[in-house]
Amino acid sequence: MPKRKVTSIDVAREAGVSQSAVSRAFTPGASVAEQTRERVYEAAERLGYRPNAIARSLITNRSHMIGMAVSYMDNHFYPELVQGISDRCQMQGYHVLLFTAGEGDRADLELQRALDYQIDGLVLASVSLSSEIAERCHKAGIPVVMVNRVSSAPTASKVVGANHLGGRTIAHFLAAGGHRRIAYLAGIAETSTNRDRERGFLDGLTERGLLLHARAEGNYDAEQAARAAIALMRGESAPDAIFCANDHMAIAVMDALRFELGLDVPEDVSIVGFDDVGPAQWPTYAITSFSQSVDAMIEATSDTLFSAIEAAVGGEAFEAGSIELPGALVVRLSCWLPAGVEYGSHWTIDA
Amino acid sequence: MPKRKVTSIDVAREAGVSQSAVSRAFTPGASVAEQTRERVYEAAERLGYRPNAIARSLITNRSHMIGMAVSYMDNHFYPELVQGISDRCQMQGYHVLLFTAGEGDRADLELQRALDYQIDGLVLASVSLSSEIAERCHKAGIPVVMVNRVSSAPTASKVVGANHLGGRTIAHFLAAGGHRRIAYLAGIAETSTNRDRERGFLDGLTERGLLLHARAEGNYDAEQAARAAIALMRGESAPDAIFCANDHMAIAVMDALRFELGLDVPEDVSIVGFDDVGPAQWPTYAITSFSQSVDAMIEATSDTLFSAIEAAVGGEAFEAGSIELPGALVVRLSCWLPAGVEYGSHWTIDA
DNA sequence: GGGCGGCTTGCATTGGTTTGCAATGCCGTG
DNA sequence: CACGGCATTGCAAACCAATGCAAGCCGCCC
Repeated sequence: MPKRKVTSIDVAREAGVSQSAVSRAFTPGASVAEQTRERVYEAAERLGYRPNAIARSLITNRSHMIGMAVSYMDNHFYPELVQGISDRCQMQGYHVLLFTAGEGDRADLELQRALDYQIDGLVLASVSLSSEIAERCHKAGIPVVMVNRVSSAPTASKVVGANHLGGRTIAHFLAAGGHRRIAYLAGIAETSTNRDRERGFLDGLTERGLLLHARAEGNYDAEQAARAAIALMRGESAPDAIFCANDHMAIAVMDALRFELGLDVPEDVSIVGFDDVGPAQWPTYAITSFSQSVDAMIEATSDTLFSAIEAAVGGEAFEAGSIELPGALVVRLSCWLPAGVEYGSHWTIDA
Repeated sequence: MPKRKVTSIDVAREAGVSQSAVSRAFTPGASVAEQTRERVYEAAERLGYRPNAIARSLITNRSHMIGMAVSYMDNHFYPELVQGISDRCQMQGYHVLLFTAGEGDRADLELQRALDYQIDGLVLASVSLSSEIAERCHKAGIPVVMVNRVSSAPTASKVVGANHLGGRTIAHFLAAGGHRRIAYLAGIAETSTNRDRERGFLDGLTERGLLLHARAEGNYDAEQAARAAIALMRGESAPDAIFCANDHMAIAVMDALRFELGLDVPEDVSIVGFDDVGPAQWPTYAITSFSQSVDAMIEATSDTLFSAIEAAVGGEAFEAGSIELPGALVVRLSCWLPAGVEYGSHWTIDA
């Protein structure tokens, strides 16, 4: 049952050529006569031969594997990202080796494992990078791209949405809509996404002469967000708008307010989210959300990654760049609209 | 910048031992004196050495990578599955190499690539397997587990939900609830999931002395499902219940009926789904759905896979088993309830 | 004191491929 | 006819770690 593997040597024998000829026949751009290549292909077909990618990697020093670490798949944003990156990789002949790392020590351990596999590049989707690992990657010449959530590792490239602008835009939008008691439902405190969105939001409020009315912590978790929002609305002075640091929480919040407190959105309170994920667009929710195009992120991430790999292969040092993608506030029905603004339109501060 | 990689030989030199000693120090269970192991570890630490998984795979014939092919991440069922399988794999020291294959030729091509990587096992999540690939895997001694959607490949193991029973249960449940004009919204016709659910459904209706009132095709696609449902409801004799072949479609249908036709669910029409994915449980939808536990599926799949790999390593032929996981109809508010049945309870035919 | 067994260790080979170098054959040109 | 140039091919040395085998060491017992 456990059949011996067919190797290039077997094919060489079958085709009556040398092993190197077989290798060359399977290497695009190598010097082989068309005729021999065909003979080799036929022999390979007969024997069921396929080149062994592992052996190939060993000698070429390129595994054609991209490590991708992702923390939580619950938030629909990540599956989209994973699929997109994987598709892009496959088009380029790369494949994604997946690391479902939580936070903290285990993540570090897993990332170390990723390096053991001689990956050609590493994508971190909202996974924070310990400086030790960053250093290791850099030393090993492995490009790292952090997407969405970033840390201060100087050797890693970064792709982020317009978090600060998004927060700021939302503040202006809510102010323009007539809200006066505006609350912020925070994500995980130490993440760059939360930090930037919150700062932008506060800056925006200040520009409009408003103060933050209340703040609660949702930690990017549906359950916690729901609890926190309920507490907010039951408090002394309920907010008239809640900006949730991402859609994942915004959805949970809307459900909780509607079904546990019997409130109407936006009549009783406006809800704004961030990310513009699929479910936020469903008519039931119709959440006004700052849209960061997942497609754009996928594209920027893979482009950065591939050009860094290109550079690394060429022996050059790659510049760890930083890309901030544009975004836009998509107006939907989850909040009071400023006069003249319509459902489905994009709203900007200058408008 | 492109630093030369540190190899076991470098470490050996640094620690004053032979290369084999280094290898053994990093191989659990190998014969090394505790003292040498420590010396090796220290030297490795100083040099930043980590064993090269690629080189290791080449000689051990085990890559510790599991290929996982998945078609569409839109349906929330799959991200959950991917994450679960990946977590399980990592616990066992395996890692998931991802293949985002669509249907058809490209999928075949990608699966071929998977084999090139010398994966130790292959998980197909709702990807149909061409008999040619199945044959190749079998010859190469690579265990294949098809999960959720299966095809008739005799050499592949299968893990499925109780699709027939689920369909049948739903038929009985709708009949018990007083529905008389019951429609079926089909998934992709040639899939095993659709086939079994539909057969079970028809069998159940027959047992209750009912005929299928209408049938439409949603192809497991949100947009198509919405269109089809609207057409159904606008038709001559609108159904009083629609069984959607999965929750992904059920959600799209509910949104379309509510927001495009202004209908109430369940007052105007009952909706039942299948899978019991996260969003189906959100109070806005509260879809009555036949629950197949993703966790159970993850567990069954990884257990099957790992024992097959175990067997393959031991040189034994592994039996391609077939597991059908139990499920239960979770009653929620998206349909008329039979007397005495409560929200949140599980309903079975014998009840 | 000799011999035997058990634990460590090093040597050398192995795994499947890529690739630099040299050899071959062929064609055209002077 | 000789020779340069080119395309094709084979040889053999990598790549890095695992492992069978034999050698070395030590301790113990008779």
